[in-house]
Amino acid sequence: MPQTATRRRLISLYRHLFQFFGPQHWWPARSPFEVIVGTILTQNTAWTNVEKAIAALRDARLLHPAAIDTIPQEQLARHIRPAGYYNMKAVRLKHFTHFLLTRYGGSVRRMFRGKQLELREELLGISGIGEETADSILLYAGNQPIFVVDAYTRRVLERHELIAAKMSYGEIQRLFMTHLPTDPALFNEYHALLVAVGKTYCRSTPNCKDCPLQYDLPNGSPLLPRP
DNA sequence: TTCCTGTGTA
DNA sequence: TACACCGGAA
Repeated sequence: MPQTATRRRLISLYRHLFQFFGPQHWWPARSPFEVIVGTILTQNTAWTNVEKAIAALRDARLLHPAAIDTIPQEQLARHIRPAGYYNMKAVRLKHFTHFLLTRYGGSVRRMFRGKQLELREELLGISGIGEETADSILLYAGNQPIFVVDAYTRRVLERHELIAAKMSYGEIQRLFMTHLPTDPALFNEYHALLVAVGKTYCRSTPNCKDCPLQYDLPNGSPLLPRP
């Protein structure tokens, strides 16, 4: 692990976020399978809406692979309606569930038994699971040490000039993973904290006033209300 | 780049 | 009324 200025800044950001927000307790769910359902439902969707959809699935006793595999797509879509993109997401849930049943006999535990990189490739092969969702599944359902990059991560790091706008998902992920210790609990908390600061402060229109990361801004001054 | 879509908030 | 929301496919 290189002892660079980048590393010190990444750790400094983490410390300030944790001091300010405290532990985020991600991922809120009752089972690893429910985590995976959540990762698909929350694609480009506010978590409050996902909670409603998951509650609906629980009430309908659909929070296990066999049930989602069996129920007609249109009915599944109706249950997850509050999460938005419900037709697409019903198909995606069925794609993952079918994969889990045929490849691992419906067992999430068995799915996580193999090598991380091989499972990641398998997940990316499922239509509806991209890099962020695959890594969220590995980290938050499987407790595997892989860093999740999302829109908030990009925005915060870009505004703090730790990454360039054009950097790919993998490049940003490597930035974290080469400079931080390989620790799933750290990766878990760090990503959750980036989401927390992104929601309240590092919004589309920046709200640097009272942001816990103000000290680290380029030129040491708040960003103008224009991104 | 555009489409997919309901919901909460400014 | 507008806008963003713990993205991915084509």
